Amino acid sequence: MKVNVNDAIFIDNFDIDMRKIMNSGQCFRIKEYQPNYYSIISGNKYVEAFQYPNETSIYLRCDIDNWRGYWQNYFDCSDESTSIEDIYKLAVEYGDGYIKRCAEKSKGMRILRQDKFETLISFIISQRNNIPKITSTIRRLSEAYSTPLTDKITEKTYYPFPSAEEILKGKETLKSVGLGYRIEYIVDACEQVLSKGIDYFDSVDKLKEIYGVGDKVANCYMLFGMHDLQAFPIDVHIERIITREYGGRFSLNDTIKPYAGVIQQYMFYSEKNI
DNA sequence: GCCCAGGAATGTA
DNA sequence: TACATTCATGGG
Repeated sequence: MKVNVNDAIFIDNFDIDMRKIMNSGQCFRIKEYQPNYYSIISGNKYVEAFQYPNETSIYLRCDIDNWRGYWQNYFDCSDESTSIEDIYKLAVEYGDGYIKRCAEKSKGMRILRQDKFETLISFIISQRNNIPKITSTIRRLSEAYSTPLTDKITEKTYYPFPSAEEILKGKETLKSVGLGYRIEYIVDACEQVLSKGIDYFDSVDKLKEIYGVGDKVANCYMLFGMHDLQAFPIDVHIERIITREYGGRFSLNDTIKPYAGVIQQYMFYSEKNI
């Protein structure tokens, strides 16, 4: 189960591949800072992980309280719902040939339960953008607008994702972050989150009340922020797959339809990683 | 200089 | 509903 190894927790009863998750496009603040060593910033939290190649287990440098209080949920390792291990088997068994291949290539992928506000802003930034630039823009935004913290275990200083208040407080200088035309989208998102509360935004329709949030960003939020596994974000890559593999018409059978979002991640990861 | 990037808003018919 | 245009920025 979970064993303390010095200052790390050993997590070995879940199927998890840090490198695939890092390269899955669902998150933008996981970094492999040296081979097999990963730093992870999520919201205002920081943790480091180690994973031997070709292992399904990881070492996570945090205490049991931080595991139970945050990272267990972040990695979706609480067993209160259908597990990704079960969904993986369903995809391989009940998916068509293409989905089966995507799933097998993506074994170890998990749908993270990410900080909601960070997810919202990150995917607003993602529109008509590329992943390296999304990553650097989020880093610049964090460095300019949040107060740095120091992780107790690793003693590393990091910049949390800024709050809506922090962003609005300095909105005049947002131009220097390189957000481009998305500045007004982000300002509106911050203002609406402050006035309505982040938990107001629990559906695609409510999310689309935010200026600059459409179907794709809303579905990313539902999948990666709300962990709504039936959300199915359609971007240019998924669109290309639907055209190429399915002749323009795509649907899932009733067995795996509730987990369309997981299938989407399998497809997206496979498409972008050979 | 040109082209593209995990889209969305706006205008037109 | 369907389609075209435009939007700011940085990297190749």
